[in-house]
Amino acid sequence: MAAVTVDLVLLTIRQGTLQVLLIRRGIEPYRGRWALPGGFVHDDEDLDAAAARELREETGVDPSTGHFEQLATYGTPGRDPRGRVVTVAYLAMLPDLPAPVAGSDAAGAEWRPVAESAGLAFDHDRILADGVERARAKLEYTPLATAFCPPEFTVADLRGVYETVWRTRLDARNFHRKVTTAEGFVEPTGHSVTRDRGRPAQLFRRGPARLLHPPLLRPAPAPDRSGSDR
Amino acid sequence: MAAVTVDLVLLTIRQGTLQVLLIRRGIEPYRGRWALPGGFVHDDEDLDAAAARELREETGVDPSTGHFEQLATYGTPGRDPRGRVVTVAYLAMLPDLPAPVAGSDAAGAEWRPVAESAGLAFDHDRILADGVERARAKLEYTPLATAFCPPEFTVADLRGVYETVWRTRLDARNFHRKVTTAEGFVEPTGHSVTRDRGRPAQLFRRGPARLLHPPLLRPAPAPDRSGSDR
DNA sequence: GCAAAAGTGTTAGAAGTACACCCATGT
DNA sequence: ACATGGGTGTACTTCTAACACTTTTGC
Repeated sequence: MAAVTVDLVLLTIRQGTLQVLLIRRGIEPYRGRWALPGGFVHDDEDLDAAAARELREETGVDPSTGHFEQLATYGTPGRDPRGRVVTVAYLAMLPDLPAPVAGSDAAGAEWRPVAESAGLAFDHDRILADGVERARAKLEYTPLATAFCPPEFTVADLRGVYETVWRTRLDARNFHRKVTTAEGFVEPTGHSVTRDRGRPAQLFRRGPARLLHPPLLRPAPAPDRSGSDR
Repeated sequence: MAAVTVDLVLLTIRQGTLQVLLIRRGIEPYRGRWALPGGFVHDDEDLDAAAARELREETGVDPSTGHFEQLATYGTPGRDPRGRVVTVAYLAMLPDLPAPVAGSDAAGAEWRPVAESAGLAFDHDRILADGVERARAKLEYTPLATAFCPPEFTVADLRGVYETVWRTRLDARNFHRKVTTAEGFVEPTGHSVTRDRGRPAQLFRRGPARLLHPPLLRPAPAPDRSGSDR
């Protein structure tokens, strides 16, 4: 027997950086440290439902707003000093929420840059790293980058998602062609916006495709020998 | 609180078909039905360790023989009529074991074709389907097809893995080129074998690469109104 | 006008596809 | 000799990478 919890890796892009929602712990263990939001799975509750409930409680958003999927499960004995706790981690990719974290019981919840998030409670560093790596990989062969965007977005917005998550620069012109010609990736809304300076950009919404064929490969990592799959 | 178990999706290729190791249940619930092997996680045991232990118990093989990874976790209330059971499923891709399932307490264990495995106990149909889909996807962008092969294998053996798992035909000549030129996928051993008729084939072993860059994409699924493109 | 961002055209090279053809073996 | 599977060569197409160039805005 073990306690079962769900932990959430909620990713978004704010101010040009990849950010994760963290909670500052008010109680022991790890009091005062940052941790991923999460909580116990109720007695008669499905795992997905528990994760979706936590998401609503922490951010006030519905899981359908962005993308939401099970990430992995962590149950090493001793990962929680209070006893045997198995946690099922979920990954969400969300747009930058216009409303502040609303109606949440997460008084201490805050979006924090992933790059500055080392030192989390429990084994949350590892869970966060796994979540970020999953998100990076999924941008390659799915159109999920749109999950980080509001309902209407420009090609430049979408490119910004790739550049931020992958920490790369992409050629704006080739990217534009790739995205607009890949069937089902994005659909023009007919509207356009001017941002700052420059020619107005067309607005797009998500298309129906769930896979990118062919994928949009990130630059090959340095000659690879140590795997990072799971 | 919930009981935590591990369930195994052990895949291999025998007689030209994708097969999965199943157990015939001797007790209620689902008595007499086929099920995935699995068991309880011990009190002071890591999830991965529990899965590896089950693998050894069921097949006598070490996890390092093939490929072994966490698949997903299933915890819908009512999935086990005896009470709340959360199961962490693992996926293994194994070579056709030359020795019969040895030293196992799995008297009723049997390799069965995946295609004829509908009607499993609990939610194991779904877990099996998820495992097969994961294996299919991983063949695209990792060199894990070699996990289905013995330590030394021919290019034709490897092609057989892809054809069996994907249920496609691949062009033998282009496949040969792709595999032998992809860096780190396979390494020649210097040996060769004659199988049946025809010119002897070179033998290869696994290379060090963990990822295929660029991937080996399976033929795009048929034009499917609801999903992918192309 | 000038800077800046959006978007199109063009070209060279890399990779995928199709298939002709030669190689080495068992029968 | 000939069937069979192993392996190479080659033309053709598609995708990617690099970058010149035009369009449309704010200042």
